[in-house]
Amino acid sequence: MEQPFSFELLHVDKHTGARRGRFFTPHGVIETPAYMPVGTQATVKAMTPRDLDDVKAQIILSNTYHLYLRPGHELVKEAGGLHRFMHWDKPILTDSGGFQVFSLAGINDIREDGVMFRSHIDGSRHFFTPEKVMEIEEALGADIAMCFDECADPHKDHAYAVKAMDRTHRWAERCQKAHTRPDQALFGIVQGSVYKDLRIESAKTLASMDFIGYGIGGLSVGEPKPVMYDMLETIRPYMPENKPRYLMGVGSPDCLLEGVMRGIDLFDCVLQTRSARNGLALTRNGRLMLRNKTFEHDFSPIEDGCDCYACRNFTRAYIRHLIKADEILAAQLVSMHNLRFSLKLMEDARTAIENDCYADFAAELLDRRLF
RNA sequence: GGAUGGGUUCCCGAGCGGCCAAAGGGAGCAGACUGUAAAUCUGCCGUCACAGACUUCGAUGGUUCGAAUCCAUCCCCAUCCA
Repeated sequence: MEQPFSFELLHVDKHTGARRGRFFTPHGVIETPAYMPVGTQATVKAMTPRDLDDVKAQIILSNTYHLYLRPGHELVKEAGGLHRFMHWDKPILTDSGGFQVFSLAGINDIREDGVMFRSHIDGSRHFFTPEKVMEIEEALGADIAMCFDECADPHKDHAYAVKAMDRTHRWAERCQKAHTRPDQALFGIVQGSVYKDLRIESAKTLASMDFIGYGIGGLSVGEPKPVMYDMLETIRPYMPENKPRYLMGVGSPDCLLEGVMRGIDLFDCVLQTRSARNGLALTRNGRLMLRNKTFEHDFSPIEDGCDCYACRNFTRAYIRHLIKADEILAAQLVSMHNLRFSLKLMEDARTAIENDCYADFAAELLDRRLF
């Protein structure tokens, strides 16, 4: 029987590290580099699956931590898995909850065996181990499952970063051992905080474990952007060529471009949808605070030339009105636009890579200070 | 005509002699947002030559060192009675 997962590296840009690839999953092909909209609670906020199709999303991300707490992974399993539950038949990736351990730190106790944490919903106590997380992710049934990792605070010292990284590696082994579904790819996660030696060690260690793909975690969590780019450069030579590389939690338009340049194949980011709900639109001429008075009489679309539903049919003045009137449609329309904007950016990046002109493509856009 | 309760900065609404340019909310204006505890959060919000000054609490006049706060008259509003 044919392998359910495979990654084809189609082309590498002649002048940068940008890679053009194709990742095959049981629910379809993902053309890379790709941006994944985030649907934490089994829904990309304000977007129906039909809308997601419309903006040409190839894959979405969902979250183990949230779905375990509510409605419970058993219920999702009973519904026939996450795809059926949320009516999305294209690929899904589930994050492991490792990031939540980090972002909810202070109320958590991290031990060798796993993490004790309290629910943000009702304060109840729960314990996540790599084995437990694998059980949950298999119940959810996404195409790609992430290992349970520890996303260390970049402000912590080298000694702590070592501890967190080593623990992440041991957890990765346990995840690998506990993971059984052949129709689900398990990705390891490179950690190592902001320390080059650790990033290299982590990349090497995980590469030797032969995962189907690799997440790069613990970045864009407070450290300056140049540091993040530096980390990406640092690990690039140590990452397996023929496996997808996923930069977790990134990014903003500029980070997407910079990441692709450094060989990243997959991204996810909440910025597009969260900002949309707060009235911030992304365009190739920079960010637009649609709530602002300047748009009161602006009857042009959010972005000229954009093929999204919002831009094809509505004006900035109208959307500003919806935002000010606190209407739900504002969140829907701007989310559609921001997602389409990011997805289109990746589409164009793929074409640029194929034509070996990614450097110019990215430079021209970065000059405009997109974000 | 009589009784009672009211008129506060764009709106609602606290304040009832100094600590009041005046609580709080709304509206308005601006900013933040990167593996989503976010349709959230933050700042500004009388004017100006702005560590100070000036104008403001229905109107006018008065009491007082000092009034949005007390008194008088007047003008409005609400409810009730005739």
